[in-house]
Amino acid sequence: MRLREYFFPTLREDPAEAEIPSHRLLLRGGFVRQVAAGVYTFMPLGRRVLAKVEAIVREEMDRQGSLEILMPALHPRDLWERAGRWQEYGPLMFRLKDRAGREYCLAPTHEELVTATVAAEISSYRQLPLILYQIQTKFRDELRPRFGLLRAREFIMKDAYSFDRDEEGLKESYSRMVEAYTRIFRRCGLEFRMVEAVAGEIGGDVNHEFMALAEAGEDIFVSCPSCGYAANVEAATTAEPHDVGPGSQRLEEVPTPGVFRVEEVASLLDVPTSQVLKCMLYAAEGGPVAVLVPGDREVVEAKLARALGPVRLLGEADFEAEPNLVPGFAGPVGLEGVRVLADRWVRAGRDWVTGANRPGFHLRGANLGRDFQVDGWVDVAGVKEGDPCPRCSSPLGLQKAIEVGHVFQLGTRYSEPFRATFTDERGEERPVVMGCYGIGVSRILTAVVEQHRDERGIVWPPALAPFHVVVLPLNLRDPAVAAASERVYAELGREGLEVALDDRDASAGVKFADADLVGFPVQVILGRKVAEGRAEVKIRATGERLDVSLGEVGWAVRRSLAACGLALTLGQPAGEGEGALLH
RNA sequence: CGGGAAGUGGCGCAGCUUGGUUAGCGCGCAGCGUUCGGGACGCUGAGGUCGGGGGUUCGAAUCCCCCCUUCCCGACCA
Repeated sequence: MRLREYFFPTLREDPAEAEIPSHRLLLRGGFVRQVAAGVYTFMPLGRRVLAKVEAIVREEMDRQGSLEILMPALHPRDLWERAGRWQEYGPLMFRLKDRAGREYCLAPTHEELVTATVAAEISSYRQLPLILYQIQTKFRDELRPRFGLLRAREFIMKDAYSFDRDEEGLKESYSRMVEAYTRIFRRCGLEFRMVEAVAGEIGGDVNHEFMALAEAGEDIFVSCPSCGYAANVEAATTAEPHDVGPGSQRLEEVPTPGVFRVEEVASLLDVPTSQVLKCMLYAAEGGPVAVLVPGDREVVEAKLARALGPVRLLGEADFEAEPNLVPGFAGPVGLEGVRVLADRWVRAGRDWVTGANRPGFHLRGANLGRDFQVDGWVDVAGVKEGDPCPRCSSPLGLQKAIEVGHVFQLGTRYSEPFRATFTDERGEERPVVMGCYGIGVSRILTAVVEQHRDERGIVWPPALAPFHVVVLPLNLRDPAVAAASERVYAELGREGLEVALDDRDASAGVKFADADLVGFPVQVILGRKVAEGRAEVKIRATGERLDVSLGEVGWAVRRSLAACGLALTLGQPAGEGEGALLH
């Protein structure tokens, strides 16, 4: 591609709206442009990178025997009513009506449609297993779109769905998808971890997230450096805390007017926040529940919901109806008519400071057994850095990450309502056992750029770079340089490389800056030394420069690409196209 | 949804407090010339409903009201 004829409007300055590095660089490099909050156009360069990711995804999905389909984004309401998700999905779903007033949504995911599709066609165990996937646009009216492609409202997703005869088959399909995902993210050059996760509204039991390590990430996972345990904070747990037994302080009431935040209470009474017993009041099935956690931990609602079913934090209206519940000053001592559940970490403390169930007062010296009882123990508190690993008790670490993939074992959550059944060997009708598997294809660009960049711009892994190599004739008025650049451009193209020729009438500085910003893995620099028959081949990632003769450029470029991880057939020139690339 | 910030040529910004000639600056863009190994220089030039609507005023980018959009923080942790 001759860049004079290409379209990649680079920006010299950072766009005002971009906050995180990947968003800034993708905008500056001319890869994407914003259309509205969380809505983006992929410009030619961005589209090329996206196509590379898609190609990798396809290859690896196909390798596992899954089959590509393409489903629509526009879904009728009744499809979503069948598994109850028209309601459940809530405001996250874009909804619209046609001219006749019929209701539709722009699909945020495709469990319903794919299950309905398969239900209509599957009738025998002989047709199973089956894994279908698509790469398609999803719509989610996010609470807060942000950070460019990271949390977009319209985005590209690869979603796959497996259909098996039984649990055992599901596990086999699941492990195939885990294998595919592992290969995909590796080929994309991502540093990532597979972690235990929570299923959310999709449902199902076993599920894992693929987390790309990144400071800009919105997720946090815990991991154990010694045994490999890893889990999203929403699913993570710890080894059983040490039970320190009851303390010896006398129970006394202390006035704390207007002070109810844990930090404020702790500093007023001069105790660590870990000695404040936080009492959160929730509405749950069967009435209000008080949840106790140490003041230096949060209640993780995802964990609470797993223990109790759907919960809702009590609001003002609830407190008006139940005058014995005092927001801000709630505590387990003398709390009547409420189920009291304590997190396991409450065993690790004593002589608690806690609410007195009386506005403006706290208790100090509260001890379990003597002063209050609990109706049950739960695991709902957030994990903290250094907590003991649930498997081996080593100190856990916390890391920020971008969720790039999520795999679920769904079971029959969708196949039952959609009557996706088959007849087994014994002639019995059974529901298919399903799994679903998602990859944020466009989000991968964000994750990759977050991990592969420097102060000058993007450093694409060669497998994703929009072009493998850029040829930079620094002075096109010099006939020798111009001629050499044409020869090198043609030669590299003949070798099957994706090559860009920067034949723009721009200064050397502009060409260097744009080449670094866009992130071509290799640059061929043709300057004064062309007169002596020499060129420079520079590796973007390392800055390493090879001084080579013009005849050696092809060899040096291939060597450089191989050095930064692109598998090529070295040696003999290949034909046109990408045949030379092995991946 | 709550809080904050911001919308002025393609991009980044100033001007607004204290209303008053043709609304500026840098970058980019076009033409010509000189340059040509890290975002070159000179000259000439084009390009703006000042987010939208309403109001105040002799006069509004500037003051008032309503709306829209974008970005950031938070979204109930007692």
